[in-house]
Amino acid sequence: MVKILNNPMNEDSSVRSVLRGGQRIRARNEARLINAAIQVFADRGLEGATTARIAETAGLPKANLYYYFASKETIYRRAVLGILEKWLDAFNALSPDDDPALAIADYVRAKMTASFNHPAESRLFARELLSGAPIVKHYLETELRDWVARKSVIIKAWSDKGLMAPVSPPHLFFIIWAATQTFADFSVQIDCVLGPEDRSSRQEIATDEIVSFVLRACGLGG
Amino acid sequence: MVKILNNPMNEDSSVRSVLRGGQRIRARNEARLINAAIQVFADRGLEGATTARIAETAGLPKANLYYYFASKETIYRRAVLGILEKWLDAFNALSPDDDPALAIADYVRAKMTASFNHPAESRLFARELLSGAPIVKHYLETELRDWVARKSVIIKAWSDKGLMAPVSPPHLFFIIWAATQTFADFSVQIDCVLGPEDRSSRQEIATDEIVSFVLRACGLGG
DNA sequence: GAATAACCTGACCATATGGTCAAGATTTTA
DNA sequence: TAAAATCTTGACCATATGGTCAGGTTATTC
Repeated sequence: MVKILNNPMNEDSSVRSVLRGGQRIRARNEARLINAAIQVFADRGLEGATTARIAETAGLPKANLYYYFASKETIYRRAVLGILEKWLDAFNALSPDDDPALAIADYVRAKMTASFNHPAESRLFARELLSGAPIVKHYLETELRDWVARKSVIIKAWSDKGLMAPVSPPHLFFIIWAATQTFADFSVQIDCVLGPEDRSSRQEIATDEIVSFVLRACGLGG
Repeated sequence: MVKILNNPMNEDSSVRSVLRGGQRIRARNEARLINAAIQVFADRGLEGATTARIAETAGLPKANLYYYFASKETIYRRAVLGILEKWLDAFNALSPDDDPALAIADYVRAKMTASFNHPAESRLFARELLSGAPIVKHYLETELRDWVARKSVIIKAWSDKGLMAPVSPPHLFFIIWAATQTFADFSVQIDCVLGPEDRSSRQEIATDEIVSFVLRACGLGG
C-alpha cells in the first residue's frame, strides 16, 4: 500500500470511526466534498472550478467547505493525491511467474474498465499533468518511477526468455496508459468519430480491440 | 484544404497583403496574439489564462488585444480552430496505393514530430477535449468523422487484401493519436519516469519505439 | 499635405469569486 | 444535563481580472 495522503480514512477508521461518533460527520462531509471536487475539477480545471460549485455539488453551503478545507488548492491537492494513491495501489499486477499474455491482457483490461467507470478521475489527473504536474510531480519522480522500474524488470525478463517481443518496458506503459485513458480523457472525440450508433456495445468492443492490439504488438498473438 | 476559419490569412493574403499595407499591421499583431494565446491557453487553460498575460507574452498591452479580439472566448476560439484546421490539412497521408507499412510508419512519425515540435498545440487541443469540446465538437462530428471514414476505407482495403492484420480502423487512429500525443500532453510524466539521463536522444528512441510498436500490432513486422 | 482610416494605450469600471467571521445549532463527553 | 467540542451558515469583504473608452499617434489614401 502506497502511502501518500495521511487522512484518517487510510487507517483503522473504516470500522471504529463509523461506530464512535468521533469524526463521523467530518469523514462523511469530507468524502462528499472530495467526490464533488473530483467531478468539478475534472470538468472545469483548477481555475475554472469555483468553490461555490463544488460545495453545491456536494449539497453543502460554501462556507462549510472552508470549514473542512483551508483553500481551493487544499481540496484540489487532496483530490489529486487521493487519485494517485488509489491508482498506484489498484494496478499492482504483473508478477514474474504470470503468463505474459494473461498478465498484460488483465492489466490493459483493468485500465479500460477504470477509464469507462471512473472517467472523472482520469480527466482530473490529465489536467494536472497538462499543467505541469505541480502537485504530483514529486510522486511521479519517486513512487511512479519506482513502480515502472519494478515492472520493467519483469517485462525485460519475459522478453529475454523469448516469451514476448523485445519492447522498451517504459514505452510499453506509456502506450498502454495513453491508449486506455484516451477513452476517459477524450471520450467526446471518440463519440463524435464513432457517431451515434451502437453506443451500448462500445465499451466491450473498444476493450477487446485495445487488448488484442497491445498483445499483437508484444508478439503475443491476439 | 479544409476550411474552418475564414481569416484573411487563408486566402491570397500571403503575397498581396504583405506588400500593400492594407492589413499588414493587423495580420502581424493578430498572429503574435494567437501564438501567445496558444502558449498561455495550453499552459493554463481557458479560465486559468488571463488576457493580460496573453498580451504580455505577445509583447503588447492588454487593451491592444481587445482592439483585435472582442473577448477572451473569441481569441480562444481562433486559437483552437486554427489548430484543428492545421491538423486536418497536415495529416492527409494514407493513399490506397501506398505500402501499408510505409504509409502507417510515415503517419505515426509525423504525429510524433508534431508532438515534440509543437507540444503547446497538442496540449491546448487536449484541454478543449477534456472540457467537452465546446468549440470543436461540431467539427469533430463532421470534418474529423469524415476524415476517419475516408482513411478507414483504405485501411479496410489493406486488411481485406491480407496486406495487414484486421484492425478496427477507427480504433487504430484512437491508439495512434493517444500514443503520439501523450509525448506532448503528458511529457512531464514521461520525463519523470525516464529520469534525467539521456534527455537528448529521447525523441528518436520514442519515435522508433512507437512506430515499430504500431507496425507490429498491425501485423507489419517491425 | 490634408483628410481619413487604422492603430495604440493608460486609466478606469463592474463583477465574480476566494476566503472570512461571528453567532448559533448539534453532537459528544463526563 | 451541563459544559465542551464540533459543526453550520448567511452575510460580508478584498482582490483579480474581463472588458471599456477617450484621447492620442501612426499609417494610408487621394
